[in-house]
Amino acid sequence: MTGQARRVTRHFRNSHVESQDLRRAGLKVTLPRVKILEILASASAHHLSAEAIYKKLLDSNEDIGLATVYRVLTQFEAAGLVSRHHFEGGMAVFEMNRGDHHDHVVCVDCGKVEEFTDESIEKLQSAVAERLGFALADHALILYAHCRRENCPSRKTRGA
Amino acid sequence: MTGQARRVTRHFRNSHVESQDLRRAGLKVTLPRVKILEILASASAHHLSAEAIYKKLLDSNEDIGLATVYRVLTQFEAAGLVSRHHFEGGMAVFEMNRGDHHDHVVCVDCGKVEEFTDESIEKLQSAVAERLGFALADHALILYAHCRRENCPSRKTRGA
DNA sequence: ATAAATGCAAAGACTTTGCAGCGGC
DNA sequence: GCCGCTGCAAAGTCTTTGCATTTAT
Repeated sequence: MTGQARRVTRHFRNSHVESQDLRRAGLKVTLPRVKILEILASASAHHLSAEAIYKKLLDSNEDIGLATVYRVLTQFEAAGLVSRHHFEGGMAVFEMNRGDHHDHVVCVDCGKVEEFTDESIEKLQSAVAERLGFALADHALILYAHCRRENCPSRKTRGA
Repeated sequence: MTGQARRVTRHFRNSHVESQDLRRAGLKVTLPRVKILEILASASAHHLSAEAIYKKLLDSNEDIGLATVYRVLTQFEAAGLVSRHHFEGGMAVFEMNRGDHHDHVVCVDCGKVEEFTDESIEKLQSAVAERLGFALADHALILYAHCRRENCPSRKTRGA
């Protein structure tokens, strides 16, 4: 409730960058949109569900409804700002579009997602599509695997 | 509407084979299960949604509920008889497990799905996983493309 | 000031579950 | 005849939509 305008400068700069993204997308610069964009841009986990974003907003004491989160994410997707993935499981997750293409490895034990790119695989995909008489438009490659790491044990059912 | 019991022999043989599949899976051989298995085994499109299977059952004048379709499909999945995919779009589709692994090309214009395999890609996937410190368990590769064919035009929004 | 964006709650799409009756073994 | 399976309908998730109010420009 206090601390209204501290560190105005930095806050302003961040907002400014994101505001431009929104303007470019033809979207009015509103608090919910800026906040959601910030969350997506700074999330440690690159992939967030609508619910997860909603919770983060609540944590920040933002009074933004879940419906708005979905609406905004859909708009962002249409604007090309974010991508929506379904992986296996029915629940959609969203991630910022940073221009760089990449595929995903999902740990079947802890659900952690990592990203990667492999030029050779990319090329082979185009080749396969050609061979089958298709013109490749896009693709989704998800590797399901066990990540053998300390910070990613099977005990943790769902890491945040 | 006519032609009730023609080619009994073949029909019998098919049923028999499928019954064994069910028994092996530890499932009682019931009409709904056999019917659903038949539909999955003989579908021209390899991938069917629960709804699609349900409609086919209705077409065959079988009085089987949608709930049962879902239940049976879930059991089949648990038994390893079928696989469930989500592709992009949230609606699950099911396909028979024929032992052979393959990946998918989905036409973004008409939704038609084709299958393929590519040894080189498979190998590269394992290599990538290794490199990242993962033990590859499974994967999903979906190519989204435009199929330039007469029988697959963009006009048909949803082919059955 | 005005048109667009939001919040709430209600509806929607897909899937699962509870319970009484039917059916395979 | 027994236990499991089915159908129906109701409940559950995740997501979208309608409408009055709020907000950015």
